[in-house]
Amino acid sequence: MSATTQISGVSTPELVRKDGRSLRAKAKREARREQIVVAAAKCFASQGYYQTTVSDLIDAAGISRGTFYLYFESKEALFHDLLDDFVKRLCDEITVVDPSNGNQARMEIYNNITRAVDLLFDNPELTVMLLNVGNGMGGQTDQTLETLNAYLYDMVEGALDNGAEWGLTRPCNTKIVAAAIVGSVKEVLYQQFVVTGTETVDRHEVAQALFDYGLRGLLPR
Amino acid sequence: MSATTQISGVSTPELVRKDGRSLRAKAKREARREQIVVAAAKCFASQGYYQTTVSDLIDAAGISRGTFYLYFESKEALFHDLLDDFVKRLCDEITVVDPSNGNQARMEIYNNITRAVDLLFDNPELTVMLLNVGNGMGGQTDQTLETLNAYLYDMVEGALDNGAEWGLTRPCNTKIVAAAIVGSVKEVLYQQFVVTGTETVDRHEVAQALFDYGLRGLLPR
Amino acid sequence: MSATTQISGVSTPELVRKDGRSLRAKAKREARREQIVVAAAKCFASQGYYQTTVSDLIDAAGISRGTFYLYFESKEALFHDLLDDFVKRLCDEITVVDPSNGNQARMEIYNNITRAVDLLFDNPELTVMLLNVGNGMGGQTDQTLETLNAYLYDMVEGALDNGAEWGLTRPCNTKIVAAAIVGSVKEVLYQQFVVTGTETVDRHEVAQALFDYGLRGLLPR
Amino acid sequence: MSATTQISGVSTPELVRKDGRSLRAKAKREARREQIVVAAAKCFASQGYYQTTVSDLIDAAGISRGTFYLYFESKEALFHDLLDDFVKRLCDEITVVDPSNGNQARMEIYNNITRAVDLLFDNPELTVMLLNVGNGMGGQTDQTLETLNAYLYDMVEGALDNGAEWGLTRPCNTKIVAAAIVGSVKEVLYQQFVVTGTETVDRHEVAQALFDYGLRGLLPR
DNA sequence: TATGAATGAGATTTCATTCAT
DNA sequence: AATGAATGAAATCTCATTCAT
Repeated sequence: MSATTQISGVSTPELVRKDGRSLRAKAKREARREQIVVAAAKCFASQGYYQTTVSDLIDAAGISRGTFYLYFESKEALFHDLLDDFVKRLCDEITVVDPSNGNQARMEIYNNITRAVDLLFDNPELTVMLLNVGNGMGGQTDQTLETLNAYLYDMVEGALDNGAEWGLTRPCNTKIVAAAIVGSVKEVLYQQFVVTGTETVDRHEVAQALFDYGLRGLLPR
Repeated sequence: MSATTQISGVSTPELVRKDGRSLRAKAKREARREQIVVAAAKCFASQGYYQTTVSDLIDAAGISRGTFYLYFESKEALFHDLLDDFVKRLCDEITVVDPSNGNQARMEIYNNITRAVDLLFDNPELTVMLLNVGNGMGGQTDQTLETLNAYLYDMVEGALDNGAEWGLTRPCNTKIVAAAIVGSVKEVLYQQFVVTGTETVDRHEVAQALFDYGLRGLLPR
Repeated sequence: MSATTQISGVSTPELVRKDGRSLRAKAKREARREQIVVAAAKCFASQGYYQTTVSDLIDAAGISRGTFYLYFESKEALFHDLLDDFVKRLCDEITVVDPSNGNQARMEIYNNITRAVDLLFDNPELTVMLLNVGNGMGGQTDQTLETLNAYLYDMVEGALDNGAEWGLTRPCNTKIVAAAIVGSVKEVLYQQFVVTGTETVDRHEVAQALFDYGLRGLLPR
Repeated sequence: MSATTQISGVSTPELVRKDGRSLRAKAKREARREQIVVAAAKCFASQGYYQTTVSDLIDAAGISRGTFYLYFESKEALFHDLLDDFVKRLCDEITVVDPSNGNQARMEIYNNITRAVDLLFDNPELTVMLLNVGNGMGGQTDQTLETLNAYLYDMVEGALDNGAEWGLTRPCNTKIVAAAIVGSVKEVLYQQFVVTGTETVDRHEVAQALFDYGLRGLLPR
């Protein structure tokens, strides 16, 4: 079995075998975890956290009760893992915008929106989960959401402040307008994913509309 | 009990007594109901639907378990009642805008926003409840929210269509922009009520900022 | 209803009624609790703590699962309550012995043994429970047992010290002999209750034998 | 088993090799078993039977789950093996006392106590296990304990009967006094091992104190 | 022989709802 | 109308044992 991996004459078959084994085991374990995680995202997205029981999760993943607890400490821990990971990935897509050059800044904002929208459209279940989590989940989940919110608001408020300073945007109540911007994005995505159903509208159109509305408002010309 | 204290002889004493009784009983019943409803709103707002137990509700209302079920069919029914009533009142504050006159239309939109914001600021617990309800509550609650959403979107989409037709607003993807508008409002209010805490910002400032951002976007001048 | 209890003209019917009700309710609640406690003692005595499930307890008490948790926080809490109460009653039966008068001291020791043996014979299930609890139950139970042990050893060691000082007993390694005395009592009772079965031997004979063996050992005359 | 394969004195090298292998294998297997058994004794002694999980056992022994069941049929079987073996060794140390010569009898009793105390002090974990097993373990374990108890009581009761007959001890209720003696020993050891911690008191002092108390009781002179 | 992932029966606990008083 | 004890279905979690590799 491990003979094929042996190249030099002097070898430590056991170690090689062990390594091979543990590598394969690790991959298998990761695959199993992914299987659970994917099934769980579907459940949480369609039924919400509280209405999803561990029975639902194990049925969806096709595993036994015991196996579930082999991979996750609790239903809540799984939920948090799912959310935390996704929030991190989302934050990674959104970068600080340099306001010194107006056109470039606009482009960077547009790219931020596009990248975020892409990630969300690529992970509809996680997106729905994220949009549906309310406050009061308790524990670490509240903190994760707080992290995301803080990150988003920091970004947007920073951009607004800089934009006003450089004359790219009009001065405004930064807090409120930041909320308005974040809210636009959330609700538009929510409509797309939860109400209308995934991918009925082109994602580029969504990104463009958000960009336009935020920048130009509703006024003609 | 105190019926024996009624002395005057207009109408047969029994009927009067009964009427008086049932009237007072009705008022008492209504007061009791209100007592429960007010306490429940606080609970639901602070803990969410699922984490609020019937024990929480009766403790907060200062009534017994049995009494609770004398006034409401179930925990869910109470929640739905609360929400349904509030949604109806909210819808009542938002009226169709006549687009034939630009300035008047703008004023009517502003008034719509102001009246809605007033109602929400006057009922912070209900507002939080409303903003926190996710989908998948099942039963009539989903329908109530659907009703509210449909109403809001009808209003906003109608206004956008009309506005574009009369040249008051630029043409745009109505569905998406409607969602953006609704989302702005929701998130701004959410920040006010859930995150920041009630009434740290003047409600007029909120209404004005929403109005400005929606209409003029972020562009200078 | 409460009219029959009204004697004087000025009365507070509601309060009287409430008092009567709550008194009856309290009694009923206490009866229920006792019902559970008695059944539980039987279960724990015959099967031990770990092999007794909550299902066993509610079957034995003839109550529903929910009712059980209405009266006790957990299986462990019930066990602890049972033990703690019994240990307190047992400690109450054993009093300090005055060594100044030899004959009186002997009588007091005998009375201590008799009272303790009486309590134990009157509560065979609790006695078996007590004799069977091992260490490592965790939490408060360990502490309760520690309390009992400390109390017993204090009593016995004190008596030994005083006895030696007043010439009533021979000097000895107090710690070890105290353990020997406590152990005699425990094992004799264990044989009576667990192995032989309750009440095959007269309780007075047990008390007398313990007294004699402890005092005179095995030597003739 | 291997007897059937051995035919002539001079044997085929392969068979010899096989023998060597199986011998080494047997030794290895025995070593493995010992490794598990030693670790298990520590676990059971410190946490008790029910609170020791198979996970604890394999962690302590440094083996895998599967391997555990290669050596023992079940957790209970391991526990029983451990106890049964120890009980047999303990019984072997305690021999019948010849009462015909008073001084010699006393010496033999003292030697019995000393040998038993030695074995127990040399195996503190097993001693603690033994002292902590309650009844109701079910299956063979109850029987093992019953065997030990029967053996001990037979010995002690026999000695008491003989002692009384030959005038070495006073007549007494044999059953009860036997229990008192056994209990003294148990509790003194329990205090040494479980409460105080191993070996704080010299084992000879323990043996001597037990001997003295049993024989002479507490009376002075 | 050795491994450790997988299993599932069963234990504990919760909580919305009912019902006798 | 009001009460709150009682209910039991259903949820979460544990852990001894099996089995494919």
